[in-house]
Amino acid sequence: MSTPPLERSLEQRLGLRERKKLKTRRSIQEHALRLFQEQGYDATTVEQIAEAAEVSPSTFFRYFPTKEDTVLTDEYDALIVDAIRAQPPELPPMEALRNVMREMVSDMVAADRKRMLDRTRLMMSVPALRSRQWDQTKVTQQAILESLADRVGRPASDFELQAFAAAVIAVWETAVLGWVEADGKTDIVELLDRGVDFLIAGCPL
Amino acid sequence: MSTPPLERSLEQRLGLRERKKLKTRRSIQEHALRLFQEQGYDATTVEQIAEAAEVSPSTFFRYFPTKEDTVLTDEYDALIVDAIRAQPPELPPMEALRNVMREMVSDMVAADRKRMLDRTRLMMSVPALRSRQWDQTKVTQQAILESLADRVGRPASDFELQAFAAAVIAVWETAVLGWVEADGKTDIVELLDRGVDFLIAGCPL
DNA sequence: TCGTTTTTGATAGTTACTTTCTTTTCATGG
DNA sequence: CCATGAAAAGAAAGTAACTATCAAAAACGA
Repeated sequence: MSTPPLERSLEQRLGLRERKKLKTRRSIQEHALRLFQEQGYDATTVEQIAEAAEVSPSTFFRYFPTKEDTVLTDEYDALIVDAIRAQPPELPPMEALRNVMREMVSDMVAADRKRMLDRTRLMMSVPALRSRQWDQTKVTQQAILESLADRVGRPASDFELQAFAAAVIAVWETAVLGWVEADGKTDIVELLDRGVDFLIAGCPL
Repeated sequence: MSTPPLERSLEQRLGLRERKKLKTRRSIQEHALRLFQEQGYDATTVEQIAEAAEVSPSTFFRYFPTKEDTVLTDEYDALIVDAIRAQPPELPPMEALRNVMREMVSDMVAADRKRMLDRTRLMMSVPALRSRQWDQTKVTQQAILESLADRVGRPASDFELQAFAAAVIAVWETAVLGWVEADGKTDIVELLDRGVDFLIAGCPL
């Protein structure tokens, strides 16, 4: 009799089909980002990306609905929601959010520092990407708003709650922007902290 | 001898060419907005707009670089900068901004209430427009940042100053959104005031 | 290995924009 | 009032991002 292995790597258990899909997706994305760096976003056509990744243009659009989506990401929203839920309930909302943002940003920078810098710079310099990134940030803001509504027991339609979420996102954006403009040499966690403190203090200038 | 008129209307003194250009521009924009309302933004082609306005597609693109630009506007930034300059210097920055936002929003709503509601709704419901609108808002934020830097004598690179501008814009957006979602039935100036008060109070929840 | 399902590729649109060139329309000095 | 130069409009052809459809190929399950 054969003993099934207790644990197999995620990739293995996925089956050939799924593994190939992941590989194709990664390949397209990597080639896209490389080409964008080398020759610029606008100068790079989807056809070139497809050719570099050795797939047909049709396949490219199966994996990424638009060229922009090879650069953008929305994988963090779910993590943020979880992280907010995981904060001790007695913590005031602003402190809970401070912790969450610290966690997220530390993890992201630790995992992917250079890649994140490059990507953010690209997103900020290409108008089409920048615009869509702002829109994506609003999705994050909405996720935070809803988590917070749960937490404090107010409806998501509450104006002050909405202003809170908007202000926190504003500080987050400002910190990330500052970090990128300093080429990643500033401490982004410290910037975040200063931003939160600034809000708590009533935005004194 | 003939006495030249002391004052002529702006349109008249402009000359036939300029007058026609203004008229063409307005016509294109009006037909575009009407068609968007009637059949939706995506379902309306530039060709249709051009035909409705009785110009060639080439001419359409001479007046509006993109289809999106028929909906978007950037005419307010300069007004905001002026309004900030016009505020008494002894006023704290947040109060100066409060006044400016009040003025702007009252004027805009007074002049164009229904049109503004319709346009904002359109911008928020069409992803491509929404994204570009956020980007435009960032331009406004930058204008505010620079005016404020002047006013308080700090560099525009100052992090707290940036956070201030971002937070004020966040409140502005939140108020406008709330106003539109309530179909213009809420008092937008009151929303703005509540937002500013909320910031001053340190975002208490 | 065979039938089924999933993934891929090829092809032919559509539409937003660009470029270039020609034609029309306005302005102006004589 | 007209001839001449300049500005605006139109016409035509091209590019590139998508979309829809359908046939071929690869993986899966038995």
